[in-house]
Amino acid sequence: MTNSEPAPLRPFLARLLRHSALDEVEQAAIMKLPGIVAEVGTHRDIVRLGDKVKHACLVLSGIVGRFSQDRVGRRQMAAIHLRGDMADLHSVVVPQATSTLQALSAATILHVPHGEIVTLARTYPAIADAFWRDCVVDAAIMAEWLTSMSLRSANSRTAHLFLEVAWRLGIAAGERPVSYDFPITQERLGELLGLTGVHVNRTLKALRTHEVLDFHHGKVSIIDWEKAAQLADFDPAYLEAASHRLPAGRSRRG
Amino acid sequence: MTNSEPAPLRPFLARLLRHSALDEVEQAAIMKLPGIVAEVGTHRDIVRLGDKVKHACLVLSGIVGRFSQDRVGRRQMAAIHLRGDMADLHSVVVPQATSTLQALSAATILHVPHGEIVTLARTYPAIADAFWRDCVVDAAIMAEWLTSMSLRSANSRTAHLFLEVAWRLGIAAGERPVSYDFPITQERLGELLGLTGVHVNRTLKALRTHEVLDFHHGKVSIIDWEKAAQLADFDPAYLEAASHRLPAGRSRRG
DNA sequence: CGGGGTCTTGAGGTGTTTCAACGTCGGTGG
DNA sequence: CCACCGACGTTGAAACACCTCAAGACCCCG
Repeated sequence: MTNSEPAPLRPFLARLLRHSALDEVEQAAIMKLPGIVAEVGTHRDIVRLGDKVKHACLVLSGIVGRFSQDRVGRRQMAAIHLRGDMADLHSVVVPQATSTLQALSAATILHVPHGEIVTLARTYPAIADAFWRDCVVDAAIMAEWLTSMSLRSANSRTAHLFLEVAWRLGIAAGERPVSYDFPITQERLGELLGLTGVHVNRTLKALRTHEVLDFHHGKVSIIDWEKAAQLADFDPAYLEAASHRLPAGRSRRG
Repeated sequence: MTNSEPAPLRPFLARLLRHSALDEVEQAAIMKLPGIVAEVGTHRDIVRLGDKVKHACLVLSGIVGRFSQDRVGRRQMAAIHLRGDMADLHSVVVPQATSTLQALSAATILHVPHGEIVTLARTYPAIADAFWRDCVVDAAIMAEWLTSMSLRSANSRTAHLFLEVAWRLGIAAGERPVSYDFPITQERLGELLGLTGVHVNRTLKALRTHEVLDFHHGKVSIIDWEKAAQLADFDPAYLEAASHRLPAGRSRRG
């Protein structure tokens, strides 16, 4: 079965186009990428640490996390992938997984063969650049997380995560109040934020009390974007630096 | 001036060859990369946040750090680059810097024009892959740092850093005691580790007392590699996953 | 011989963890 | 239809790792 959905690659192409200029031929080539669709249940591993994979995983729906684990079993997520993200595009050049990929909610995955991706990159240099750039953008996000971990408090860090996800989902700016589905437990939020489940709970309560944002029943509502952005010291520059259509001088939000 | 040193690109090529197979023609092409050599003093910025750069920075000597900063001025390093590392190879595809690059010690930098790098990548697909792979390896290191920040204690984290650097310098395994130059202040070590300078001091004292390792006058000595590796939960798999000459089934150290 | 940067040590404060108990909700079987 | 159960959420109290502030020692360089 190659592509049961109508146009599963559309969101992936959209993501690429956010940072890379591709002409119509190149876009058409991306849209023709074949793959196998798989439904993955919550908390199911998609790729395990050390696996040698032959496919990259495109997230069609749901939330996918990449994490590592220590001896005791405590986990820390290094990345989160949403609809349209190729969660392990990097596996094309490093097939042996250095971390585990897991579905944080029920998810739909399109497994795209490395061979097809390589062929595309070889044929169209602009696509090769786009893939490379995609990995670099993910790295920039991870660098921001690293900063977050050490420099921001639990409250600030939590707000920052929710703002980042809102931004990446494309539902930021302008229209308020912003809200979106984020079906994940507090325990797992803790693994994203480097906090215990218990403290995540206290943190969410504080953010709700101060009318910054609200997280309930797998739904995030950003009550006051300005207040949240200030608390989180959120500057989307790291998400937008690769934007090729960016109108030049733009950084701190107004 | 193009290349005053005898063979400044040799260590960079060596780094690429650790993870990518390149034939003689490709290797020769890398060695011919032109660039401008610059001496950079301690604590001098090489690239500033937001800069649009046209060159990538190859570290010929010294230590270079990539960091971000919050409003208060506290800093967190997201990466460290040693001799042979192209510190911002990613700038080829994302020229606008999302973090600052600074010399942590006196350093020598070779500025390589993006144009030359792109030409090479376009001409030799294997080189394009190698560059992409290089960025992915750096990302894997950053992911490990992220894990370190949240899962490991100050002692463990510090040991982990010194082991990683030893490994990356290629002076690991077998011969003990291992020692190498690492000319950096405790304050700046704190920015690498996400600790205050004061606590770095206490941490180093503890590690010295327990005869794990020693850091004095810009020199690291790993007194007991096994003990250090155990304390740090250090597994070099994340550094070796991309190794194309790896003898297959290898992960946890014995 | 003074001075600035770095290292060292102490005492007290704070954010987060740990442990533990209890509440709530949705599902499942009697 | 109610009793039960497990997963998840909520709250409290105490412990702990690390931070902050502060003072003094060391040491190289001018």
